[in-house]
Amino acid sequence: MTATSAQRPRRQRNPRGQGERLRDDIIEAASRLLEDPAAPPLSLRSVARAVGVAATSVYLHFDDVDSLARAVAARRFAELVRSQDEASRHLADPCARVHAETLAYCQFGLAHPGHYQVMFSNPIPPPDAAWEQLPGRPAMDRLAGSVAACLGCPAEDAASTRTAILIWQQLHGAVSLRITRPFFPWPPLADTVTDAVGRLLDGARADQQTQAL
Amino acid sequence: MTATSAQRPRRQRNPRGQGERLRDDIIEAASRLLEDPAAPPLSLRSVARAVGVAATSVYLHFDDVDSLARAVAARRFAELVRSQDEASRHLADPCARVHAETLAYCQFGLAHPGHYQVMFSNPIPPPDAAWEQLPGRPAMDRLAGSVAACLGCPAEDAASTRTAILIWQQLHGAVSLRITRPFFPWPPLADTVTDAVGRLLDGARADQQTQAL
DNA sequence: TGTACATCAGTGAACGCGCGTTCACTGATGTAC
DNA sequence: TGTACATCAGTGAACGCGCGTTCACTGATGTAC
Repeated sequence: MTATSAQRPRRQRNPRGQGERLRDDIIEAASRLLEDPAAPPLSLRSVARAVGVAATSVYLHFDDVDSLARAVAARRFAELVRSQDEASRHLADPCARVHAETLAYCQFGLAHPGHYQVMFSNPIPPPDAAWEQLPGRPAMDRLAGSVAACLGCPAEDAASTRTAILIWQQLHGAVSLRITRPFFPWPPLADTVTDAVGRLLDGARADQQTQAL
Repeated sequence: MTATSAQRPRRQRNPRGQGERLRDDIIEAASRLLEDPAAPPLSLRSVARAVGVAATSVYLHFDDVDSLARAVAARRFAELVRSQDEASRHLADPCARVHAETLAYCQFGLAHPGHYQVMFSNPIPPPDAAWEQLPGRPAMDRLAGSVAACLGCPAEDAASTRTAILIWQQLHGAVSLRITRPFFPWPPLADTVTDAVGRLLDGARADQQTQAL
């Protein structure tokens, strides 16, 4: 036996031209570290350790820990949209789609509470970013489109966008309160979502009838 | 002139029997440091510096930084309840009271975004705490009572409690999304709150009618 | 076919900093006798 | 009225730790000539 020189699992160097694979590994390692909502704040060194790489190697792909967190958030937002697609793919009725997608949203958030917090935590948007370029925008647009279809409005309709915002607020509140108040006697998730979304859609329909008179 | 020995603003020692006043000063200093939602995480040393006291003195009143944060949250929850009281004190109609109180909730949250985040951040509940002893419980009970009055239900009514939960989720989502997504083109706050709360209450009324048949 | 050079994909030691935590100490003010 | 002692409300130096960041370096693989 030689001396115990193999202290930590050492990653082996990528072949030439494959340097970008480390970037991927770093994002996935950071993602794993952020899974636990009570985890200590992400650090460059902790993620480097998790990847099995020198601390300085993280700099080859990320300026700082915030831009890494942003990359994690972007990836998880894409996953959220995919899981919403999957939940409603087989449904034809546009309002049934809204219900399926909103439930999928909440289930995703509660299945990945740490990631959900990163997706909606504060320093994520760089100070000069407009909303348009933020991760999460596609998810919001998607919700707005589904709501418009359910209400029979054009996609950019102001009233249906407003309802989509109310629904988004509802979903976000439901998810983040359940994450941070796990001891509260919450009613079953699916019931609450169906009920709340139903009431918010009904309100929009009532407004439509009033307008039509 | 003597040497510049007065480096930092030095607090003067409390008189005998008044030691608890330091506890108060620490909470208020921590509160000030937490006002900014983008502030770095609270540390014992930073709060000691802000008070003008040795780092070790914080230990005289708090076990660690989390229990200090919990004390800040408790104080701000009390303030939130007071501001809701004030908003509805002059109103007789129970549903007008719900609208005034929910708006006051959101205005409080947006006026104190850093504190709002502390009030609803994760490590606040000690692991063994039941919901009953948590700060924020009185605020929720208060909302449930107002909603019950508006719907003409007894205070512990299941349907009105459920509606109160939906409203709480809505308010929390509205506040925390506006804090973390300041660039989104949000509609005016008061409109949104009135609209959303109105729709959620209408849904409860519709359920009541269905039940009554 | 050789060989000098460039590039890629990282490494490893070192730095200064702020942090939580420990420990023994201080100095003013009460209180018992 | 004195004085020894206890208590209160803190202080200050020291520690070891993990962190972000810098800097020069390494060693394998490709490429020009």
